[in-house]
Amino acid sequence: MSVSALSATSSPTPAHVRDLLTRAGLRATQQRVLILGGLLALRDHPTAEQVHRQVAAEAPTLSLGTVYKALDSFVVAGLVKRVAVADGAARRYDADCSPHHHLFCTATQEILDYRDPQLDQLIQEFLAARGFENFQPHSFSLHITGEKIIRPA
Amino acid sequence: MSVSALSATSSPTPAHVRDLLTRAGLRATQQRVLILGGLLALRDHPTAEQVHRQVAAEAPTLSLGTVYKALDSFVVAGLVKRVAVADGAARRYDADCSPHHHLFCTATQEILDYRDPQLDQLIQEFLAARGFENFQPHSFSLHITGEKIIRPA
DNA sequence: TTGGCTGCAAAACTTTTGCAGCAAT
DNA sequence: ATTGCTGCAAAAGTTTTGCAGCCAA
Repeated sequence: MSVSALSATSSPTPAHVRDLLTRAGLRATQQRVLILGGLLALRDHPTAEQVHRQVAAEAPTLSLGTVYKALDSFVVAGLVKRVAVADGAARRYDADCSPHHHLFCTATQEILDYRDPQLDQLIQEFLAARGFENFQPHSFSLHITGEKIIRPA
Repeated sequence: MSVSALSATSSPTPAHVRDLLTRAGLRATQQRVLILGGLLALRDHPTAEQVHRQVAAEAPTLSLGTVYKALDSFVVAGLVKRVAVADGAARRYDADCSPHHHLFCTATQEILDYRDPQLDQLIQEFLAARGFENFQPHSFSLHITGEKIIRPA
Protein backbone atom coordinates (compact mmCIF):
# COMPACT_ATOMS: atom_id res chain seq x y z
CA MET A 1 0.00 0.00 0.00
CA SER A 2 1.30 3.44 -0.89
CA VAL A 3 1.43 6.03 1.82
CA SER A 4 1.60 9.02 -0.45
CA ALA A 5 -1.53 7.92 -2.24
CA LEU A 6 -3.40 8.10 1.03
CA SER A 7 -2.84 11.77 1.62
CA ALA A 8 -3.68 12.93 -1.87
CA THR A 9 -6.22 15.78 -1.76
CA SER A 10 -7.14 18.40 -4.29
CA SER A 11 -6.66 22.06 -3.43
CA PRO A 12 -10.08 23.61 -2.81
CA THR A 13 -11.27 26.77 -4.48
CA PRO A 14 -11.61 30.04 -2.52
CA ALA A 15 -15.37 29.69 -2.88
CA HIS A 16 -15.26 26.30 -1.23
CA VAL A 17 -13.07 27.61 1.58
CA ARG A 18 -15.51 30.47 2.13
CA ASP A 19 -18.24 27.92 2.34
CA LEU A 20 -16.35 25.91 4.94
CA LEU A 21 -15.94 29.00 7.08
CA THR A 22 -19.53 30.11 6.78
CA ARG A 23 -20.88 26.69 7.60
CA ALA A 24 -18.69 26.68 10.69
CA GLY A 25 -20.25 29.97 11.79
CA LEU A 26 -17.12 32.01 11.16
CA ARG A 27 -16.71 35.17 9.16
CA ALA A 28 -15.28 34.52 5.74
CA THR A 29 -12.79 37.36 5.72
CA GLN A 30 -10.15 37.58 3.02
CA GLN A 31 -7.49 36.72 5.58
CA ARG A 32 -9.25 33.62 6.87
CA VAL A 33 -9.92 32.36 3.38
CA LEU A 34 -6.21 32.63 2.66
CA ILE A 35 -5.19 31.09 5.96
CA LEU A 36 -7.49 28.11 5.74
CA GLY A 37 -6.71 27.73 2.06
CA GLY A 38 -3.02 27.85 2.82
CA LEU A 39 -3.36 25.23 5.50
CA LEU A 40 -5.30 23.00 3.12
CA ALA A 41 -2.63 23.48 0.45
CA LEU A 42 0.19 22.53 2.79
CA ARG A 43 -0.04 18.81 3.20
CA ASP A 44 2.62 18.39 5.83
CA HIS A 45 0.79 19.62 8.93
CA PRO A 46 2.49 22.99 9.05
CA THR A 47 3.18 25.32 11.96
CA ALA A 48 1.47 28.71 12.26
CA GLU A 49 4.71 30.24 11.03
CA GLN A 50 4.68 28.05 7.92
CA VAL A 51 1.09 28.94 7.15
CA HIS A 52 2.02 32.59 7.51
CA ARG A 53 4.85 32.20 5.01
CA GLN A 54 2.53 30.32 2.67
CA VAL A 55 0.09 33.24 2.44
CA ALA A 56 2.69 36.01 2.63
CA ALA A 57 2.94 36.34 -1.15
CA GLU A 58 -0.78 36.90 -1.58
CA ALA A 59 -1.25 39.08 1.48
CA PRO A 60 1.97 40.74 2.59
CA THR A 61 0.30 42.69 5.39
CA LEU A 62 -1.34 39.69 6.98
CA SER A 63 0.18 39.41 10.42
CA LEU A 64 1.38 36.33 12.23
CA GLY A 65 -0.85 37.20 15.16
CA THR A 66 -3.87 37.00 12.91
CA VAL A 67 -2.76 33.57 11.74
CA TYR A 68 -2.59 32.39 15.34
CA LYS A 69 -5.99 33.86 16.16
CA ALA A 70 -7.54 32.40 13.02
CA LEU A 71 -6.08 28.92 13.56
CA ASP A 72 -7.33 29.01 17.15
CA SER A 73 -10.84 29.83 16.04
CA PHE A 74 -10.69 27.10 13.39
CA VAL A 75 -9.75 24.59 16.09
CA VAL A 76 -12.59 25.76 18.33
CA ALA A 77 -14.99 25.52 15.42
CA GLY A 78 -13.79 22.01 14.66
CA LEU A 79 -12.46 22.90 11.22
CA VAL A 80 -8.88 22.14 12.13
CA LYS A 81 -7.05 19.95 14.59
CA ARG A 82 -3.84 20.41 16.45
CA VAL A 83 -1.39 17.62 15.85
CA ALA A 84 0.45 16.17 18.81
CA VAL A 85 4.20 16.16 18.28
CA ALA A 86 6.85 15.29 20.85
CA ASP A 87 9.71 17.01 19.05
CA GLY A 88 9.87 20.44 17.55
CA ALA A 89 9.16 23.67 19.31
CA ALA A 90 5.99 24.75 17.53
CA ARG A 91 2.53 23.27 17.32
CA ARG A 92 1.43 21.87 14.04
CA TYR A 93 -1.99 21.92 12.47
CA ASP A 94 -4.09 19.53 10.42
CA ALA A 95 -6.97 20.73 8.29
CA ASP A 96 -8.31 17.21 8.03
CA CYS A 97 -10.61 16.42 10.94
CA SER A 98 -11.83 13.08 9.68
CA PRO A 99 -10.48 10.16 11.68
CA HIS A 100 -7.04 9.10 10.52
CA HIS A 101 -3.67 8.13 11.84
CA HIS A 102 -0.23 9.69 11.52
CA LEU A 103 3.08 8.39 10.29
CA PHE A 104 6.01 10.32 11.76
CA CYS A 105 9.11 10.14 9.63
CA THR A 106 12.21 10.35 11.79
CA ALA A 107 14.35 11.21 8.76
CA THR A 108 12.41 14.08 7.21
CA GLN A 109 10.20 15.18 10.14
CA GLU A 110 7.23 14.80 7.82
CA ILE A 111 3.88 13.77 9.20
CA LEU A 112 2.01 11.60 6.73
CA ASP A 113 -1.66 10.77 6.96
CA TYR A 114 -2.70 7.18 7.13
CA ARG A 115 -6.34 6.28 6.69
CA ASP A 116 -7.51 2.75 7.31
CA PRO A 117 -11.13 2.04 8.25
CA GLN A 118 -10.31 -1.61 8.74
CA LEU A 119 -7.70 -0.75 11.35
CA ASP A 120 -10.10 1.70 12.98
CA GLN A 121 -12.70 -0.98 13.34
CA LEU A 122 -10.19 -3.48 14.70
CA ILE A 123 -9.03 -1.10 17.44
CA GLN A 124 -12.54 0.10 18.13
CA GLU A 125 -13.80 -3.41 18.66
CA PHE A 126 -10.82 -4.36 20.76
CA LEU A 127 -11.27 -1.38 23.07
CA ALA A 128 -15.00 -1.99 23.34
CA ALA A 129 -14.43 -5.64 24.23
CA ARG A 130 -11.64 -4.79 26.63
CA GLY A 131 -13.53 -2.03 28.42
CA PHE A 132 -12.15 0.45 30.92
CA GLU A 133 -13.37 0.67 34.48
CA ASN A 134 -12.82 4.36 34.96
CA PHE A 135 -12.19 5.83 31.55
CA GLN A 136 -14.64 6.55 28.77
CA PRO A 137 -12.86 6.72 25.40
CA HIS A 138 -14.19 9.10 22.78
CA SER A 139 -11.67 8.77 20.00
CA PHE A 140 -8.24 7.43 19.28
CA SER A 141 -5.42 7.84 16.82
CA LEU A 142 -2.37 5.78 16.14
CA HIS A 143 1.05 7.43 16.05
CA ILE A 144 3.37 5.37 13.95
CA THR A 145 7.04 6.28 13.98
CA GLY A 146 9.38 5.13 11.26
CA GLU A 147 11.11 6.18 8.09
CA LYS A 148 10.09 6.95 4.58
CA ILE A 149 11.63 4.63 2.06
CA ILE A 150 13.07 6.18 -1.06
CA ARG A 151 12.96 3.54 -3.75
CA PRO A 152 15.46 3.65 -6.62
CA ALA A 153 13.78 4.40 -9.92
CA MET B 1 -10.16 -3.10 33.69
CA SER B 2 -8.89 -0.38 35.96
CA VAL B 3 -6.84 2.37 34.41
CA SER B 4 -5.22 3.59 37.59
CA ALA B 5 -4.00 0.11 38.37
CA LEU B 6 -2.07 0.14 35.14
CA SER B 7 0.10 3.10 35.96
CA ALA B 8 0.95 2.06 39.51
CA THR B 9 4.72 2.15 40.06
CA SER B 10 6.79 2.28 43.23
CA SER B 11 9.05 5.27 43.82
CA PRO B 12 12.65 4.17 43.31
CA THR B 13 15.41 4.80 45.82
CA PRO B 14 18.16 7.37 45.12
CA ALA B 15 20.58 4.48 44.80
CA HIS B 16 18.44 2.96 42.09
CA VAL B 17 18.18 6.29 40.26
CA ARG B 18 21.95 6.67 40.44
CA ASP B 19 22.24 3.24 38.94
CA LEU B 20 19.91 4.16 36.09
CA LEU B 21 22.03 7.19 35.28
CA THR B 22 25.33 5.35 35.44
CA ARG B 23 24.10 2.53 33.27
CA ALA B 24 23.00 5.11 30.71
CA GLY B 25 26.51 6.55 30.68
CA LEU B 26 25.54 9.77 32.43
CA ARG B 27 27.09 11.37 35.48
CA ALA B 28 25.09 10.69 38.61
CA THR B 29 25.19 14.20 40.00
CA GLN B 30 23.03 15.19 42.94
CA GLN B 31 20.93 17.34 40.64
CA ARG B 32 20.29 14.62 38.11
CA VAL B 33 19.39 12.10 40.77
CA LEU B 34 16.81 14.56 42.07
CA ILE B 35 15.53 15.44 38.60
CA LEU B 36 15.12 11.87 37.40
CA GLY B 37 13.74 10.85 40.79
CA GLY B 38 11.28 13.72 40.64
CA LEU B 39 10.17 12.75 37.17
CA LEU B 40 9.68 9.16 38.30
CA ALA B 41 7.69 10.33 41.31
CA LEU B 42 5.39 12.50 39.22
CA ARG B 43 3.10 10.07 37.51
CA ASP B 44 1.31 12.55 35.30
CA HIS B 45 3.91 13.19 32.60
CA PRO B 46 5.00 16.56 33.94
CA THR B 47 6.54 19.55 32.19
CA ALA B 48 10.10 20.69 32.89
CA GLU B 49 8.62 23.42 35.03
CA GLN B 50 6.67 20.89 37.10
CA VAL B 51 9.75 18.75 37.63
CA HIS B 52 11.61 21.86 38.74
CA ARG B 53 8.93 22.64 41.31
CA GLN B 54 8.96 19.03 42.47
CA VAL B 55 12.65 19.16 43.38
CA ALA B 56 12.69 22.78 44.56
CA ALA B 57 12.16 21.82 48.20
CA GLU B 58 15.17 19.50 48.27
CA ALA B 59 17.44 21.66 46.15
CA PRO B 60 16.40 25.32 46.17
CA THR B 61 19.37 26.44 44.07
CA LEU B 62 18.77 23.93 41.27
CA SER B 63 18.01 26.02 38.23
CA LEU B 64 15.33 25.49 35.62
CA GLY B 65 17.96 25.56 32.91
CA THR B 66 19.65 22.58 34.49
CA VAL B 67 16.35 20.73 34.50
CA TYR B 68 15.98 21.36 30.77
CA LYS B 69 19.55 20.27 30.05
CA ALA B 70 19.18 17.18 32.22
CA LEU B 71 15.87 16.13 30.68
CA ASP B 72 17.37 16.59 27.22
CA SER B 73 20.27 14.34 28.04
CA PHE B 74 17.91 11.76 29.52
CA VAL B 75 15.95 11.73 26.27
CA VAL B 76 19.12 11.34 24.20
CA ALA B 77 20.24 8.53 26.48
CA GLY B 78 16.87 6.83 26.09
CA LEU B 79 16.01 7.09 29.77
CA VAL B 80 13.05 9.37 29.16
CA LYS B 81 10.62 10.06 26.37
CA ARG B 82 8.91 13.21 25.30
CA VAL B 83 5.16 12.89 25.19
CA ALA B 84 3.29 14.27 22.23
CA VAL B 85 0.51 16.62 23.26
CA ALA B 86 -1.61 18.75 20.97
CA ASP B 87 -2.76 21.20 23.64
CA GLY B 88 -0.74 23.00 26.24
CA ALA B 89 2.26 25.15 25.60
CA ALA B 90 4.94 23.06 27.24
CA ARG B 91 6.39 19.69 26.42
CA ARG B 92 5.74 16.86 28.79
CA TYR B 93 8.01 14.02 29.78
CA ASP B 94 7.58 10.34 30.50
CA ALA B 95 10.15 8.40 32.50
CA ASP B 96 8.68 5.14 31.27
CA CYS B 97 10.23 4.10 27.98
CA SER B 98 8.64 0.68 27.76
CA PRO B 99 5.98 0.44 25.06
CA HIS B 100 2.65 1.68 26.24
CA HIS B 101 -0.25 3.82 25.16
CA HIS B 102 -1.70 7.05 26.50
CA LEU B 103 -5.14 8.01 27.66
CA PHE B 104 -5.73 11.76 27.42
CA CYS B 105 -8.40 12.99 29.77
CA THR B 106 -10.19 16.00 28.31
CA ALA B 107 -11.58 16.93 31.73
CA THR B 108 -8.47 16.92 33.88
CA GLN B 109 -5.71 17.14 31.25
CA GLU B 110 -4.16 14.07 32.83
CA ILE B 111 -2.23 11.63 30.71
CA LEU B 112 -2.73 8.08 31.93
CA ASP B 113 -0.61 5.15 30.88
CA TYR B 114 -2.27 2.19 29.30
CA ARG B 115 -0.32 -0.99 28.87
CA ASP B 116 -1.79 -3.84 26.86
CA PRO B 117 0.50 -6.41 25.22
CA GLN B 118 -2.49 -8.05 23.58
CA LEU B 119 -3.41 -4.80 21.85
CA ASP B 120 0.21 -4.24 20.87
CA GLN B 121 0.34 -7.60 19.21
CA LEU B 122 -2.97 -7.04 17.44
CA ILE B 123 -1.81 -3.77 15.91
CA GLN B 124 1.66 -5.09 15.21
CA GLU B 125 0.27 -8.03 13.29
CA PHE B 126 -2.21 -5.88 11.45
CA LEU B 127 0.47 -3.44 10.30
CA ALA B 128 2.79 -6.27 9.30
CA ALA B 129 0.05 -7.92 7.26
CA ARG B 130 -1.04 -4.62 5.75
CA GLY B 131 2.44 -3.48 4.82
CA PHE B 132 3.49 -0.07 3.56
CA GLU B 133 5.06 0.48 0.20
CA ASN B 134 7.21 3.40 1.14
CA PHE B 135 7.26 3.59 4.90
CA GLN B 136 9.10 1.39 7.37
CA PRO B 137 7.42 1.54 10.79
CA HIS B 138 9.61 1.22 13.86
CA SER B 139 7.16 1.72 16.68
CA PHE B 140 3.68 2.94 17.37
CA SER B 141 1.57 4.25 20.19
CA LEU B 142 -2.13 4.72 20.53
CA HIS B 143 -3.49 8.07 21.71
CA ILE B 144 -6.88 7.57 23.25
CA THR B 145 -8.90 10.67 24.10
CA GLY B 146 -11.76 10.52 26.54
CA GLU B 147 -12.77 11.25 30.10
CA LYS B 148 -11.99 9.82 33.45
CA ILE B 149 -15.06 8.45 35.16
CA ILE B 150 -15.48 9.34 38.81
CA ARG B 151 -17.59 6.65 40.38
CA PRO B 152 -19.71 7.45 43.44
CA ALA B 153 -18.49 5.66 46.54
C1' DT C 1 -24.99 49.05 12.01
C1' DT C 2 -22.44 46.19 14.73
C1' DG C 3 -19.88 42.68 16.45
C1' DG C 4 -16.34 39.95 15.09
C1' DC C 5 -11.82 40.36 12.92
C1' DT C 6 -7.37 42.63 11.74
C1' DG C 7 -2.87 44.70 12.42
C1' DC C 8 0.42 46.26 15.38
C1' DA C 9 3.05 45.77 19.23
C1' DA C 10 4.00 44.54 23.78
C1' DA C 11 4.14 40.95 26.95
C1' DA C 12 4.19 36.30 28.64
C1' DC C 13 5.96 32.04 28.36
C1' DT C 14 8.96 28.15 26.92
C1' DT C 15 13.26 26.60 25.51
C1' DT C 16 18.06 27.18 24.10
C1' DT C 17 22.63 28.84 24.58
C1' DG C 18 27.25 30.70 26.39
C1' DC C 19 30.45 30.58 29.78
C1' DA C 20 33.09 30.44 34.11
C1' DG C 21 33.45 27.48 37.91
C1' DC C 22 32.53 23.09 40.09
C1' DA C 23 32.13 18.25 40.97
C1' DA C 24 31.91 13.29 39.61
C1' DT C 25 34.68 9.95 37.77
C1' DA D 1 43.26 15.63 36.30
C1' DT D 2 39.68 15.56 33.12
C1' DT D 3 35.50 16.30 31.41
C1' DG D 4 30.94 16.77 31.87
C1' DC D 5 27.60 19.34 34.57
C1' DT D 6 25.78 23.40 37.06
C1' DG D 7 24.12 28.00 37.78
C1' DC D 8 23.35 32.28 36.05
C1' DA D 9 21.72 35.13 32.69
C1' DA D 10 20.91 36.54 28.18
C1' DA D 11 18.80 35.41 23.96
C1' DA D 12 15.85 33.14 20.81
C1' DG D 13 11.63 31.37 19.61
C1' DT D 14 6.60 30.62 20.23
C1' DT D 15 2.14 32.04 21.65
C1' DT D 16 -1.02 35.21 23.89
C1' DT D 17 -3.07 39.56 24.72
C1' DG D 18 -4.81 44.53 24.38
C1' DC D 19 -6.67 47.85 21.71
C1' DA D 20 -8.08 51.06 18.05
C1' DG D 21 -9.93 50.74 13.61
C1' DC D 22 -12.05 48.08 9.91
C1' DC D 23 -15.06 45.07 7.35
C1' DA D 24 -18.31 41.09 6.53
C1' DA D 25 -22.86 40.11 7.52
